[in-house]
Formats: sequence, structure tokens, C-alpha cells
Amino acid sequence: MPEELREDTIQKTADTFKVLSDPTRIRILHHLCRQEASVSAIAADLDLKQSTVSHQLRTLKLFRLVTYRREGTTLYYTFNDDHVMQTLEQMIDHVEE
Amino acid sequence: MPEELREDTIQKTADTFKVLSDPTRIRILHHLCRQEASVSAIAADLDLKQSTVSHQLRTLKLFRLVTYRREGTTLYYTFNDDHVMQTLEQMIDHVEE
DNA sequence: TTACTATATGAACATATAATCATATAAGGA
DNA sequence: TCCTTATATGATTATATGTTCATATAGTAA
Repeated sequence: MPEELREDTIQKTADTFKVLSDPTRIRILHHLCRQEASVSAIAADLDLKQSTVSHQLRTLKLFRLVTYRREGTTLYYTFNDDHVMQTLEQMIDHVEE
Repeated sequence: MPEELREDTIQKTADTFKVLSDPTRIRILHHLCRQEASVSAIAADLDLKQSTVSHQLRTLKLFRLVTYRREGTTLYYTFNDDHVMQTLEQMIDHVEE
């Protein structure tokens, strides 16, 4: 028999995958994979509305997948979870086969 | 600059993570991790309705994450994607830390 | 303070989806 | 054929969520 999973573990696992299940968040995370970027830079580079990027960064921040540093009024975001980022990049490679 | 991802790659990646983002599917996949099981056995072991299990297996089958063999009227399901199963188990371990 | 820029937030809308009930289908035995 | 069991499917309902617009907030400089 497979080990019974705790309710809490199942929910956390589902939540983490859910964060990774949106095309916009995937693009943002992949963009932050190699470099930090400001909200407006992300919006410009990925052709997204500023509010869309901000809303999604809020979600990513909530799950501690990204963090940021301030420089004046500009916020530079970077990714913050090596394991999740590695999971994302591996999945990208996987589906490309 | 991070490499630009193809639309198709992004969507496939999102879709795969979405399949993994539901608690019921996670429980079913984890249950199939070490052994095959019939629809009714899964329903009984995980305390789910038969129709719920059948609907979710349909989704998992659609994404080729599971497959099955027939024995009379009973269908025995097994998982069918080692990489995705490995990703799931790793994430379970990750969130348990 | 005022103006300007960067970012965040709230509300509204449209869309997706998971669970459930009822029912259909399919296989095997009497 | 008829009955039973195992599974699949269709419709419905409730809930969640991504995008957009409009607006608020915060930092900086003049």
C-alpha cells in the first residue's frame, strides 16, 4: 500500500502545482529564471498589462516563489525557490520532447 | 535574456501542472504509485464516489498519465508517465520539509 | 506641496472545473 | 434472454480564478 498522505501535504502539493499551472505565471517565472526584472520590464518584455503582472507577482510572492528588492520606486523581482524553479524548467524540457 | 518559450510549450507545461494541481488527482496518482488498482478499489481506499474516481481517471488518461488493463468487467489502472510521477513524489517530499 | 513615475489593489466579468446525481453501457453468468 | 456488477458519461450546480479597467498608494524630485 502506498503511504497515506496527510491532508495538509496533499493541499500544499496541489497549491504549489496550481501556481505553476497558469501560462502567464510560467512565462514570468521563466523570465526571472536567469535575471531579476522590474514589474514594468516584465510587462514590456512579455507584452502583458502592468496590472496583470502585478497581480500574478502577488500570487507568486504569496507562495514565496519570488522575492524583490526596492530601488527608488522600482521593484526588482527575482525567483526565490530553487526546487520549484528546477521543477518548472524540467517540465518545460519534458513537454518539448 | 531567458530563452523565449513557444506558445505551445507554455500551454503544455501549464496543462501538465494543472492535472497535478487537484487534491483528488494527487491522491489517486499517489495511490497508483506502487500498485495498480481498480476504479472501485480506488474509490473504497480513498473514500471517494465511483463517479468521481471515474471522471478523474478520464482526465488522467487523457493526459496519458495513467493506463489500464481489463479483466472481465474490472479495469485495473496503473500510472504511465515516470517523469510526471517522479515530479509529483518530489513535490510531496518538498512540501513536507 | 505638486507633479511624475512605478506599482498595488478592488471590483466586475467571463471562464473553467470538481463533485454529485441519475443514467447509460458493457461484460459475464445463469 | 435476463440479471448483476463494474465502469463511464451527461447534466447541473457551486466555486475558483485570470484579465481588465479604474483608481489608490508610495517614492522621488522640484
